[in-house]
Amino acid sequence: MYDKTKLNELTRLWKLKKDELDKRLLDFIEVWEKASDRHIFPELVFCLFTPQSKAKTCWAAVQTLSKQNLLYKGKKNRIATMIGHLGVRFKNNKAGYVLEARKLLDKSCKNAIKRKIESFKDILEARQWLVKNVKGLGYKEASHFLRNLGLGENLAILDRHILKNLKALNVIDSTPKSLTEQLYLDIENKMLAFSKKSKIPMNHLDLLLWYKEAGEIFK
DNA sequence: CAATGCAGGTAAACC
DNA sequence: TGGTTTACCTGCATT
Repeated sequence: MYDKTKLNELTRLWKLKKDELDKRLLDFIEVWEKASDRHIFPELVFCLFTPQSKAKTCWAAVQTLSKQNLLYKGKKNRIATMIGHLGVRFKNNKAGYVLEARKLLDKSCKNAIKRKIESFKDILEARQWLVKNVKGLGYKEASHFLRNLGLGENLAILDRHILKNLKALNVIDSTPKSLTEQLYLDIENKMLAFSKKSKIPMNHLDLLLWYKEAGEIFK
């Protein structure tokens, strides 16, 4: 089954960091509680930016766009140039995703994105909808987005670091080169089982494993 | 100094 | 049809 030594190690680290993780997760929940689409949209754009780019760079880019009033109004080329200059990779594709994502903001309906997310019977269906309807969001980033809204209790954010750690813990047999939808869901279920067994909640697990890799807790 | 690794992947093309 | 490969793209740290 699971690697016992590594599990003990992880549990020890968790107990050490538990309060800090809870604090961070409260920040996420606060976003959702207070959320209007004005708060949610920047989080969405952040998740559109992060693939293969540095999280901090991406958040700085979102804030810059916001300050310069480009988040909702900027033209594609302007956004691409800006985020590229700030160090976000695949600037042209990602600028395109921002323009596409704006269409989710329905001006005739207040908080259209929030309402949409709330309209599903569970979070998995909400994620499914995001993956199918938001260009640039796959399972990984859709989960990341929902977690950053405080809705990630039952979601796995399967990036290379998490996968590497799941392999080391023997939660999965091998680290896949790429994730199909089915494989993502399979591994997510294995991680859920591990979370239950280890008694470390899913949202804590993600932050904890990430902390282990990066040495700090960001988003 | 050149080469390599790394950054919280995804869409689209390919066979 | 579905699994696999490739384009997207670049600055900065490390070897």
